[in-house]
Amino acid sequence: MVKSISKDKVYELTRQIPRGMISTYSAIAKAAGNPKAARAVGKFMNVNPKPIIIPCHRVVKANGHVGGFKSGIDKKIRLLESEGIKIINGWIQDFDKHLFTKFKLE
DNA sequence: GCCATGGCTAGTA
DNA sequence: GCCATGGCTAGTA
Repeated sequence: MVKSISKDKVYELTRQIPRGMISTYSAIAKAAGNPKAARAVGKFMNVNPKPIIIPCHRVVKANGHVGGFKSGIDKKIRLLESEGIKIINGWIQDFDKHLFTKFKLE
């Protein structure tokens, strides 16, 4: 039996990512208590109950690619660009510079 | 049995 | 671009 992660915690962590920054599915999985649960995090993003409050568009793949988005990748890219993130061919530019990892655990 | 991942490999320029 | 993995979830018994 492996430690499973809480959906609420995943949303709580995602909410901490500030405008102009991004984080990754695996970073959130790790902060939520299971570093290997990246795919589960993606699934939670897919059923995000509060798209405005919870900025799931700021969550991308660990290799710097944008990853998926419920209402279309283009929309995710536009949202990120409107927040100052540069994206070329689906790849986040200056990935390290925008990467947010300082999640607060309560 | 699915998948909004991740990481490794092959194959081109 | 492929496949192994982890964690859901729908749908049957």
